[in-house]
Amino acid sequence: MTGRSMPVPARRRRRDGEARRESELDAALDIFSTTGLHGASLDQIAERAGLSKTNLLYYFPSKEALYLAVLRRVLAVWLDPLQSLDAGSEPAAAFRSYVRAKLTLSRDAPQASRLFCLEIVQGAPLLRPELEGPLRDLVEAKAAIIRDWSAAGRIGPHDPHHLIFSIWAITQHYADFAVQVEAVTGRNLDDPDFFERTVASTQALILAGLGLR
Amino acid sequence: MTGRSMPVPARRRRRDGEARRESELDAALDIFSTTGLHGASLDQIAERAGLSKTNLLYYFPSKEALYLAVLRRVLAVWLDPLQSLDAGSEPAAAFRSYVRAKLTLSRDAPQASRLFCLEIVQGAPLLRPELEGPLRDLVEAKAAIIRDWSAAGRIGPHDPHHLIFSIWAITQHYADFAVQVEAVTGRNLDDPDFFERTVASTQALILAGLGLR
DNA sequence: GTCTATATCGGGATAGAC
DNA sequence: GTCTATCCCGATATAGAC
Repeated sequence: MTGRSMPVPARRRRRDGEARRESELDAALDIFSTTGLHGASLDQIAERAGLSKTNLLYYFPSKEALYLAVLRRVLAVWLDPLQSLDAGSEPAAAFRSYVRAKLTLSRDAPQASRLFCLEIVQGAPLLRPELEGPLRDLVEAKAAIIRDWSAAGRIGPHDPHHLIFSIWAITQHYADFAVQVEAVTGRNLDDPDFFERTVASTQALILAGLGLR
Repeated sequence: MTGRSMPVPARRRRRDGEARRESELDAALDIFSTTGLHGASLDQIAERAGLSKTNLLYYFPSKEALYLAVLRRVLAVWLDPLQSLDAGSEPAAAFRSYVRAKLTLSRDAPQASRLFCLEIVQGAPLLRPELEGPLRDLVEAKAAIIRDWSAAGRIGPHDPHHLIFSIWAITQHYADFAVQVEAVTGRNLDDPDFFERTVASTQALILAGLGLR
């Protein structure tokens, strides 16, 4: 028992623990998003994270718990941009920046988008409560703002739900269906020129649909 | 060895065989589309198809072969509506009917849409050749038509690829993300009223984007 | 063609030493 | 906290009787 075997200060330990946990979640996101929950093995994830399977199960009680932890982290990031649709904004500018923010996420965090997509397509067995609670509430709040803009004549009439779905669908398509986009166009969002064209094209479509410009 | 044990006429046998195969593929589509390739078990599929697992493996050499057979059948149906974008049509009418056809498919064959989505999101390990071949060619042909319409001033300027992607993304969203749509709106495409509103909303968005009406 | 039985294997999870 | 060894179950696939 020497001084060197004594525990390090608590704050340092916690910071290390959080960094470790983050890197494990990153590895799990990598694997889960390309093979799904059932297609992925703990061995793969552990290898990518640089530890043993047993060790991974020391930090997470089960495979499903790990999956769920990844999923929750994804959802938080994924909904964030919608916050920027603010009642005080100019509608055209607000939609333009929302479209850009979502496409930026599709470019920079495509795996998060894909994992979310996989979960929803399979019926959201684990995420359904989050959809019917927080997500629904957030969408309703933003739909109210859009409805107000419409009532005030600042944008043309358009069902807020369908409008939001359309923006989600288009922007996430470039992450979720990236291989198809690449098969057809030979390009993806990592190409700066293609990215800017995609942003401009989507903004134009949405704004035209709202009767703006 | 009585006459009754003799083989039935070949045509009858083949028709029965095709019906049996179809019902097996239907069952497989059901299961694969809700759990993915790895999440599905042959037992589940066999049970839904009304035969034993052993028997199923008598007709299909392996699980993956069954999966691939389902996938190919899906792709054919899925691309079909795009054929209707014909150079001889009136652009506005052509897009309107294409949007309706795609949303009808999302309503009537949501599982096909979801299976296709699952495969693409995971990188299309089995379907990539089809994407880079037939699908790419079909899209290019239709993009040329759209480009001609644009050059002739019959529709506003819009990148054909992005336009097609947007239509795909929006229309398939209502099948692939149905649980999310339901969580937010409490409705789905099986509701006739909701279906018609979705069609109208999507048509309006696309046509506005093209500068039509 | 359909059944029962079984070989075989991958992978999630646990035990226990260190 | 990390390792080795192992248990155990579900699932694909095959063998062989009928």
